[in-house]
Amino acid sequence: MIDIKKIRENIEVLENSLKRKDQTISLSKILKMDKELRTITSNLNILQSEQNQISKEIGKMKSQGGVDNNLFTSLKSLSLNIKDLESKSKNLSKKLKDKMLLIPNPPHDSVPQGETSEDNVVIRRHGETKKFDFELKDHVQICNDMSLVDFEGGVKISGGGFPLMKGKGALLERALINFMIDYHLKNYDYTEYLTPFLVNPSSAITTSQLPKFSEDMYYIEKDDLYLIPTAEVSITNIHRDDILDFNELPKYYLGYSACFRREAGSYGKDTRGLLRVHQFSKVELVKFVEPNNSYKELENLVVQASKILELLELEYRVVELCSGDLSFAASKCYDLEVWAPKEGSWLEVSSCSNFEDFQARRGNIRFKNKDGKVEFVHTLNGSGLAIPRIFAALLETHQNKDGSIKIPAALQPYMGISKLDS
RNA sequence: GGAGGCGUGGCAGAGCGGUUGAAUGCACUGGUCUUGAAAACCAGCAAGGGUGAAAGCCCUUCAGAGGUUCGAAUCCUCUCGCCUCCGCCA
Repeated sequence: MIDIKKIRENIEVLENSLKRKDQTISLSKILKMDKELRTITSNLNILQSEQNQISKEIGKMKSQGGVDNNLFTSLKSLSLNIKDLESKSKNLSKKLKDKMLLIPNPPHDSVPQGETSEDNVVIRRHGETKKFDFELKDHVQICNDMSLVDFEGGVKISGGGFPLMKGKGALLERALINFMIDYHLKNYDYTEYLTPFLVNPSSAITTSQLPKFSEDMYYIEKDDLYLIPTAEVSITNIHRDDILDFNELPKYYLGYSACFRREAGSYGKDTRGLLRVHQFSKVELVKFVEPNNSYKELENLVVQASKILELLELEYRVVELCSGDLSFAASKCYDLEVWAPKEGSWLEVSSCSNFEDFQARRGNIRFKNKDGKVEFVHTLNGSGLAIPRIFAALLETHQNKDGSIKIPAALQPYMGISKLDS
């Protein structure tokens, strides 16, 4: 959520900034509602003050003897006025909040101007494009040939987009998860969590899946719970409504989860094999930091996440998202994309974002600074990383002429083997 | 799922329908004392909103949402959470 004070102070600057992300944004209605609400509130406060004062007097009078009963009849109308204004104020402030929840986070000034992913900027590229002297198989063929994934089985059990991992395939998935978690735990100061996969609406509001993107999530109506599309949701909400102390910051959290996405409306492209699925595994990195440090922390996050790709000996690039491609909640975001040689395309395997205080405001996540003042923290997160696309890129990149797959050295302790044979 | 109990400030724990944002203790911060520390003593110590240059002043908040009342932490209803007992179950 953006700060309503910023709208009051300089609506134009903010609006222009927001338009870099979404042309259709307008704040004038919000400003008007805010003004109206403040008028109501200040009138209400005057009446409440009057009522409080008289109530105190009555208390005194009662303890000293009698109270004139006529006083109560005249107070009745004051009381009714207050109730009327209270309900007006409540209604309006709810409407205002609902509107505020639909306003995205403005992009940081450093974010390149652009409208679509075409305008994103490649920041760096790691690894030489590998040359192959044989006909490559794509990851689907490899999975089928080696019985790593039973796609039809998944369809039978659940439907399309729910891959059934089998044998060495299941092992590889597990190995990747453990390798990633262990790497981040060993090399950085993360605390591991294993969170609930179902969350309540308040949690989904904090991280901005709600109210705007409810269609993207699986929803359990009976219990009013949502399946998480990423562990970001549950991990970020660990500190909802908390006031942390400045010396507790930064907090670095990490967690594996299954991620559930309805992917409504994204039929067609990318649907083959493991590239776009309804359920997948992911290790997520989340940071709670002091505002001054958040952009430095973002750069670190990108480095941390990309180290995994280097250890898996995969070619990748870092892409800075342009203003128009930035997600609703992010101020700035880098994507990591891994090269899949047979697919012939870059697969997004991580988004590393700084949300500044946007999520913190929605979830009321604050800290007490050195001067004892309460401020909102900045939150960041990045995938570290999404498993199925890594799985696919790994199979395609490390395939040998004889059909076997090399297991990168870093992963071998988790697999117990140095290559996959058919 | 059934029966009962309970939800108050960072924690513990009082609280009569009326001068209670809330006793008291602990923790925390500052001061006095001390060579230093501890102890002791003194003082301060919730968040949000409005207004103001600031000091301040006003309002809201005692799990959450409604209700009764001139007035609710206190009474009523519902929801959520925790605890105990019973049932079911990985």
